[in-house]
Amino acid sequence: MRKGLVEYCILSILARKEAYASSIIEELKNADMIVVEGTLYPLLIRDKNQGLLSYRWVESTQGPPRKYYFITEKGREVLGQMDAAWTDMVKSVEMLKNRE
Amino acid sequence: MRKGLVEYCILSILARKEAYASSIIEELKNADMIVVEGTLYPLLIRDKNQGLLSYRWVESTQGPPRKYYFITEKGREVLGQMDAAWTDMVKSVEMLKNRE
DNA sequence: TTTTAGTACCTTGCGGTACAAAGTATTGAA
DNA sequence: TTCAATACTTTGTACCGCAAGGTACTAAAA
Repeated sequence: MRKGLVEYCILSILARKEAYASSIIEELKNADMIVVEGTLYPLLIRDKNQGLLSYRWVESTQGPPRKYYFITEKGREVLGQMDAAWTDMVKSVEMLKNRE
Repeated sequence: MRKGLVEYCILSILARKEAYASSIIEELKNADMIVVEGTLYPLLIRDKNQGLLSYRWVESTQGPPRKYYFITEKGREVLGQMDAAWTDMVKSVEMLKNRE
């Protein structure tokens, strides 16, 4: 029951502030949404190739440098559509559940 | 953004009253949720094999007989779990969206 | 200086869901 | 008996998310 949901959540997170993979996973975990690296990395790369995200390297005080991803203008547009789709979907399900 | 969602909706519909495939598709369409035959039939069969659904043949006044599916006790249990999972998921997404 | 531990990024293969498209079967009307 | 409408079924495909394993960089310990 999660198809496309992760991408929506990623864009939502990055719409607020830039972040690197591990920190995104951490934030998702805080919302009780478990996502693993093997899911996240390909997704970030795909969204970057589609122009929804971009990134910059940032040195870390401990460990290797980090890829900080941030959302693009195009990414915000797509996120807006996803917001609408999400709202519609929730509405549809509630409609089905509450139909008498 | 729909994985497992259709199954949840089917069980919700059949929890209220028995129905056959075409009528289920119609009801989903009324809730702005498009599902095609190629999705629905295998799903009904799968759920029947898992004991969540059962069916009976009903003669139709126009056209071939229909398989009327209805939910089983086990199906209601699973539906209850899906309700909980759905609520949790909506809560998680709202939490991510509204953080700050 | 070499090894080890920790952090971060990436790739490959798999399973499952939903879709598209084509096929089979039954009924009743032309 | 042929055609249209209805209903059920099957096959192949695409894509998402997961599991598992691999590469690379840094710093501290041996």
